[in-house]
Amino acid sequence: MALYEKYPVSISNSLSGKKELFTPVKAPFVGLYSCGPTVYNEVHLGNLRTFTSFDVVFRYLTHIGYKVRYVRNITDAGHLTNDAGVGVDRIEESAKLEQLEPMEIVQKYTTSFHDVCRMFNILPPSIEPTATGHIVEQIEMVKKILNNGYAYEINGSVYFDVRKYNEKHNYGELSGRNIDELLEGTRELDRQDEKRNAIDFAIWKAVSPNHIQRWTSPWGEGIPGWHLECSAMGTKYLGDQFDIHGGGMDLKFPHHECEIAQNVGALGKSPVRYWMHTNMLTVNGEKMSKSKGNSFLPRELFAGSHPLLAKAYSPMAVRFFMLQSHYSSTLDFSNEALSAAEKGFKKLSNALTTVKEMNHPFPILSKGRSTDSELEAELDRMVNECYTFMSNDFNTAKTLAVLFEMSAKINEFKSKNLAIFISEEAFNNFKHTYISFMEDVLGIKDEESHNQELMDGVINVLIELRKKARSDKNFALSDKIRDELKSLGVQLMDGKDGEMNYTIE
RNA sequence: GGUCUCAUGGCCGAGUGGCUAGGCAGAGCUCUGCAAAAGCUCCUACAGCGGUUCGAAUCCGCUUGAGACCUCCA
Repeated sequence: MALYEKYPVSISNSLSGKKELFTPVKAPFVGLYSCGPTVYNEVHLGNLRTFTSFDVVFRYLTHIGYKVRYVRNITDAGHLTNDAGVGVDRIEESAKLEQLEPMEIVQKYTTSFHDVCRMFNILPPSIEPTATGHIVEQIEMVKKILNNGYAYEINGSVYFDVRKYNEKHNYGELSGRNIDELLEGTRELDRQDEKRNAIDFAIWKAVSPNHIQRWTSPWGEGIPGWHLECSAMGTKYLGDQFDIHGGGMDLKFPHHECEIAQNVGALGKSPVRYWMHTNMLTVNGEKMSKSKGNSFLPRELFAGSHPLLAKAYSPMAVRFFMLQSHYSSTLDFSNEALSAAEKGFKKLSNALTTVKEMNHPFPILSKGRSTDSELEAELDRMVNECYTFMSNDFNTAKTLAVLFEMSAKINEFKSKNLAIFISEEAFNNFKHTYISFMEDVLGIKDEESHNQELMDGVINVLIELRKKARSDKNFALSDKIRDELKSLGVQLMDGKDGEMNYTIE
């Protein structure tokens, strides 16, 4: 029996507003799509929270036996800041600002995005398609929507006719909006617009002759509408209807709403069965966003070089910090919270190192001790909880709570010199669950330290000297060695048997 | 203005009607030459006011406060 059958997954579906049992269209295959970045500048920490959340979804579904195809796009083309056509193209704007070709901007920030993902241990998706690589597919989709009568062409642009669409379908089903209210609530009606209704959105947009990024289409030269790429690429790689589509809450409307309309308009089918939306990272209770000036970049975080940051934080501490809350809740950033997370992360990380070196204590068992069935049951309970909590809408917070319990057990086993009376199977199951949930599912890895071997060697020399000093009862010297290493960030720890370990901050 | 969320112990945070989540900080103890690490113990909260229920942090109503979306946004 596959793990996903033993621990069935449930997901909070934004479409229904309820938590639902997850049943893929075609198990064991799962199609997962999440909206990636627009590569016109660097991603900030808030963006990263969403990518981390879906990274864990991808990791967990894979871990329990699903064959997941994870598609996360790169938006590298025509992305106007609004649908009316009076906005600016972000990439074009950056290109002018930095005096680079649009594709240079795209390359630069795609590379930077990948670097950041690597640092945060965010796995590459199965497919990472770009908008510019799928212009043909997007044009085809526009044609279909036009043929089905849900769009109209005017001055070389094509707009989705929301009112027409809503006659037969339900525009607003995802975000809970009412089309009449949307029509009424539209602001700035005074501006002359070529759209029939203010809520219509561009699926193809004619551009002025001085616009650098442009493609030829049946309607003239232009760029695809910004909601269109996800529809086209999701359909291409995952099919007319796939399992999970995710993104930040702020994409729910209009982006995802429009995506549904486009798919239904073109193919007559709602594209996604389970919509997942991650909540925002906040700073002092307010959404982190560039326009508010309260956002910071990953590299500023690692360097501690931002007014909001009291010090530098490591990528894994930040990843752990994010996983301590549920993806659907807002998470408030603060230095206090992050410092606390740093320590918690270290605790789990230490236990991970410890358990990797631990092996089942056969000698004790072979002396005829019977197994401790109570302890075995407790370990088994923890193993089970890791799965049930993750299967319950990817509750990383509860899973971490169990991992802390497990780490306490690991330390206990160590301090008792492995004098635990459990079967080899029970121990290995426990050990492997801890390791795999830490590393494979939550993606928490040991921090890499540079020149590890050299450090090891140098510190070991000092450890030998200190051992000698201690055996000579020269505590003044032994303390001096320890204290001075400590001031450099190296903590020595004496074991019972005279052995010494160390950790580096 | 419309739509919708959220309010939990010193701090961060989980919680989907009944059984003290967890982390950080703090206090005490054990181990240790002294530390560190680790273990054990203590710290039992759910914005306010009503209601439903044998029982509510959890459901309903009102009040107060915070936020999100309605423009680009993860």
